[in-house]
Amino acid sequence: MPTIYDIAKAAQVSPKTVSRVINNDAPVRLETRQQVEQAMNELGYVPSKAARSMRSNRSGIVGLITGAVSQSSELSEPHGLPDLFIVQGIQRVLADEEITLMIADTGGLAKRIPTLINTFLQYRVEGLIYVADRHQRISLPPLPQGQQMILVNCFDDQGTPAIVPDDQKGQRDLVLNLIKEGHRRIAYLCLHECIATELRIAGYRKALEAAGLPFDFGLVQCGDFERCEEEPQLQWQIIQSWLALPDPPTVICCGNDEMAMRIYGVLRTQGMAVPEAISIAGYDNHRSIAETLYPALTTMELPYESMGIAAAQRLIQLIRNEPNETPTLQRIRGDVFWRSSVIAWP
Amino acid sequence: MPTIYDIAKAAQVSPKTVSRVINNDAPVRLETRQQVEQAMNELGYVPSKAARSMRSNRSGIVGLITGAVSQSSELSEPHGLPDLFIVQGIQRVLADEEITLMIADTGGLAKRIPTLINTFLQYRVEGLIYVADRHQRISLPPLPQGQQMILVNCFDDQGTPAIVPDDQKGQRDLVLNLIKEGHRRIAYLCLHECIATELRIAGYRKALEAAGLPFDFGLVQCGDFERCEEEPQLQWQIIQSWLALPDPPTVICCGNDEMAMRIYGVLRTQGMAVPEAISIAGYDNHRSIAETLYPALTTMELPYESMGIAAAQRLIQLIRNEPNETPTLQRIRGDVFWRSSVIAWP
DNA sequence: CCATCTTATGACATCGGTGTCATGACACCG
DNA sequence: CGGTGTCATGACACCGATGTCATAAGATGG
Repeated sequence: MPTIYDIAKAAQVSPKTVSRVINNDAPVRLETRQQVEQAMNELGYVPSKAARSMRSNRSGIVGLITGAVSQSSELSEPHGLPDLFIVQGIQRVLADEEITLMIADTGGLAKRIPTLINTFLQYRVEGLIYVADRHQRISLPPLPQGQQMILVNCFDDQGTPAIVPDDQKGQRDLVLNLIKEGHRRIAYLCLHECIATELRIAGYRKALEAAGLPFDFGLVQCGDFERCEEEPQLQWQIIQSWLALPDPPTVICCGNDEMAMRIYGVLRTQGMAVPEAISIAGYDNHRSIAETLYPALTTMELPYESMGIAAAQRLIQLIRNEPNETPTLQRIRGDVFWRSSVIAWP
Repeated sequence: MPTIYDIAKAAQVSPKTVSRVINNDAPVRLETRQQVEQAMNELGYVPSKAARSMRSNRSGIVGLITGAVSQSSELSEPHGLPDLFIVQGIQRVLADEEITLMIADTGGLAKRIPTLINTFLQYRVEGLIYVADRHQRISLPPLPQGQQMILVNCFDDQGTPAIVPDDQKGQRDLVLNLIKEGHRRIAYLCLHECIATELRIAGYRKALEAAGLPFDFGLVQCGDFERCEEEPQLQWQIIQSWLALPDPPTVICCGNDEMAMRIYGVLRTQGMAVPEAISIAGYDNHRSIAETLYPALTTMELPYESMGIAAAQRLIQLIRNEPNETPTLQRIRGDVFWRSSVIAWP
């Protein structure tokens, strides 16, 4: 691989002049420039990032740590939306800024994180991004002074800038939409206990409050039985108990789209049609589910791509030392995706 | 960030001795070593890959180009298995060899490939991997002399080493299994025309041949109507025509798991039970479909992870200049996953 | 006891670029 | 016409590691 010295010799100029042509950071005579460019083309010159970043102290690399790649294959926990969309959003923004993204995968093992961070530090990354597979509180090992970092889909209590989905407002918006369509009795079949569940239930309550509807404890149940054999029966029991109420729900909100898919199956087995017999709403806008189901699923978007974009933009601000007034914890809102699994209630 | 010079000063030795401690490539007196190690810990020393790779001419980086990250979000073509599993297999092998993987995403735009390759060349990657989103023939721009590269899920006609799924033997194995279970009339609802389809149909024929069963043109139909509104009806028409035959099929092989999922829906709508009324088999072992469907889907694995592993291993061989007798085009076989969507035929 | 070998360490050049400073050739201006 | 400023270019040091070679101290041996 040729170096600027080879180019300099071929173009009969000094290496520094070649550098000037490459970086266009000082005036070069047109003729000289052309000679240099010709030499570069003929020799197939490609600058060395290693040499460049050593002198300039700027690697042009951002490191990302995630369990996304491996998580998606793990049988144990295929819940929810693949956090890959976050990575995609990040990648898009960084590519525009000519920053190279290095992705490291924990393979689901948290203990690998320090090693991965160390590798990134060896490359002198200008920023680090940690992407969690679900909304959670985390704690990462301390970083060297001045090392920038952003958390995505998670947060810590060290005040590290974090980007999370706005689960509460999201669920509230979805339920408000259901209410607008005339629904008054709204059941909520939630996921197991976790931050998202807590926030979403809070959002569900806020929506009822805002609409002046009573909150009925009985209409909120955990429908997540960890994919055990009896899950369909257990879920059907819950639904049956709701239907037996004097004032049964007209729509079931599910903790996420995947659960909605399972509920579709349960209802179908029991001969109940969606949405004619009962409306169903999901959460996540997990497209391969929401759009593929028949009827297509009404759901609230988990704005993973927007979160990725926001994270990358914020990290760039930090790297460039630009002032910003964003709060440490930045909540990103998604949109309601209205499809045919919910019908208006007269 | 401290350098070896800082460490050297703190430990009162020469920079070279610090280097020796780090690389453990020459004898160092125990006491000296401890002084150096203590200094490194105190100052939080992290070696610089840039400096190191410049001197040693070995970057320790492998570059991977894929459309995986973006493809998976594209509405247009969510067919098939996410090629992410390939990346995962690669990542695993490389991590064990202490090689850092850099992933670049085309975002679905082939014209970005030269730029991405150029970026990788700037980092002086020791090898390149191109991962296609489906089994296909491709053509990439020429690389500098001596630059190693591996193609995965695709191949070219420049003789670049390539790893592809063995679609033919795969479909053959699956059909042979069906035959072993007593099925004699096996329908095949294939995908649109592509390399995989061609090979799989060939495998289907080979299996029939091997079992001495006749090949019936009428039992092979294209069931892929690009997810248009009328797809279910069109698919049902095909199935109906098969069922109307004097000797109807007892099992339908689908071009992939996704199509199998749609056929489940079609059959259910028509009141036909799987597998009692008819057995269904898929292809890909797209777990989130095959294991989630009820009944769980019998399918042939598309061995993406194995392909990734094979690709990484082969690339390492090339980088290390180890001799290998693997043919240019390396076909990887998968396993049959036998689940409850197929029952034995008396 | 001196030659030879091994062990432990340092001096110095080098990898491929870029930052700093110097310098020669002109152009401009009063 | 001499002083000043701009343009175009080159010489040289330096970023942070490692390879090569030199060297001093101690071990071995005939």
